[in-house]
Amino acid sequence: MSEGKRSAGRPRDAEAAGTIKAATLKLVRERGYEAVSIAAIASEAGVARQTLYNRWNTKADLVLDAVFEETGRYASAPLNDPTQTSRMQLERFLVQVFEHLAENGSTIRALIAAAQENNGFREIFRKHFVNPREEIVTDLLKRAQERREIGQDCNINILSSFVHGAFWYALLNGDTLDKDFARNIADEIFRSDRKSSGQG
Amino acid sequence: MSEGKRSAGRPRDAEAAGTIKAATLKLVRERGYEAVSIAAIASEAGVARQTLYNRWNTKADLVLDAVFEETGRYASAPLNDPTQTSRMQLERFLVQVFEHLAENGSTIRALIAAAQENNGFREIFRKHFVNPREEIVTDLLKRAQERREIGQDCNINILSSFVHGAFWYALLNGDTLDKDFARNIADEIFRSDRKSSGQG
DNA sequence: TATATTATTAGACTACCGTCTATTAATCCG
DNA sequence: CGGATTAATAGACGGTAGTCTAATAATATA
Repeated sequence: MSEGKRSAGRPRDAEAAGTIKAATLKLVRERGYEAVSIAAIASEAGVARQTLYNRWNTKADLVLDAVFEETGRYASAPLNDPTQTSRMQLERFLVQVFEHLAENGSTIRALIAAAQENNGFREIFRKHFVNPREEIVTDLLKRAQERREIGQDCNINILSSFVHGAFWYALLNGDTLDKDFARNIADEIFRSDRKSSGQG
Repeated sequence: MSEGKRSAGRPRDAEAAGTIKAATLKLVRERGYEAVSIAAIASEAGVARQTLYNRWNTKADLVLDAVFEETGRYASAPLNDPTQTSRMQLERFLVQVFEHLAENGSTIRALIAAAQENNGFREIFRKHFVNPREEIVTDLLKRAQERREIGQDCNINILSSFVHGAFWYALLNGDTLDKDFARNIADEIFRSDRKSSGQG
């Protein structure tokens, strides 16, 4: 269903999307989300503003597409390493996420803000950004449960929302997200006593 | 230092602040944060726009002041009830917060968004909204630790960020915040095994 | 009373978002 | 080739936030 027949009419400029995303990436990295206007991106890309709106609904949709195209890629591969304890896998995942955030944290904050102001974008953001990352942690916790590293009666979804919530909360409140924080989260999730109970 | 000497110049209209906050409260409740403009508030209050900006820096500051004047009041009193388990106190606190959120959740979400787009407001919001609420949970957990309801070696700050993070995360992602969620959070924080370890 | 000082008001101003329109360009199909 | 159709472009448009200015009003002080 991706290309199909190009029924009729002038076709879209095949290069425009790439050019626009490159311009977006460049400007957002240089100046930050808030300081970049749609007009500036269009100008940098050498297209009319409408060409942008033909492809993305809002600035937030465009930036999500341009800056986080690699969604889910950065964390999936190195994580499922059965030779490591789940606690260590979680800590390493969080360190990785926090390093990513040091570069893109302000953009992510802006997108979270945009998601609050725009219902359409909230769903897009959730589907393309939030859910994939949540799944990584949920899967990790499920494996941990299978390996008896946490109790069978633990509520995986709640623990997952503890993990994600903790760093959203820190991110949005301007706290520092460092290795200590990653270790403390992993410690508290995988307390030695957490694996002691029931068999589910 | 509150009134001091009114050195010179025309004094501020003593009633204006109240009138403006009342108008803000009314319109935000009726239409929601995004749909209310500063111009509409000024018009409703019967003052010029500048009179608003003489008192608050941004729409977010005004709304925080108007809608959440009672910050910290709604939850502090009934919470410290030593006849209840700490787990129960936490669950009741969360239920109370979630009920409050059912009414004001969308405004809070808008303010969290505004805090991402405005550094000045982020600090105000943190000081007047986030920190007082965080302290309630931190205090509750400290008392729980004194009463040996959780382990002496638990990291109170991390547990507190689990609790707050969990509902921020749910709130910002449009999840439902119900009694089950409150119970599940309290259950997972106060797992029976969490109190089993070290003496700090 | 006269002066300095501050508040209020109306309205101009810049900058932005997202929509819309009219014109021109590129393609398909008969 | 000649319509039909869709894209790209330039620019107008309405709505909003927050700043700024000029005129007027209210107060303290000399």
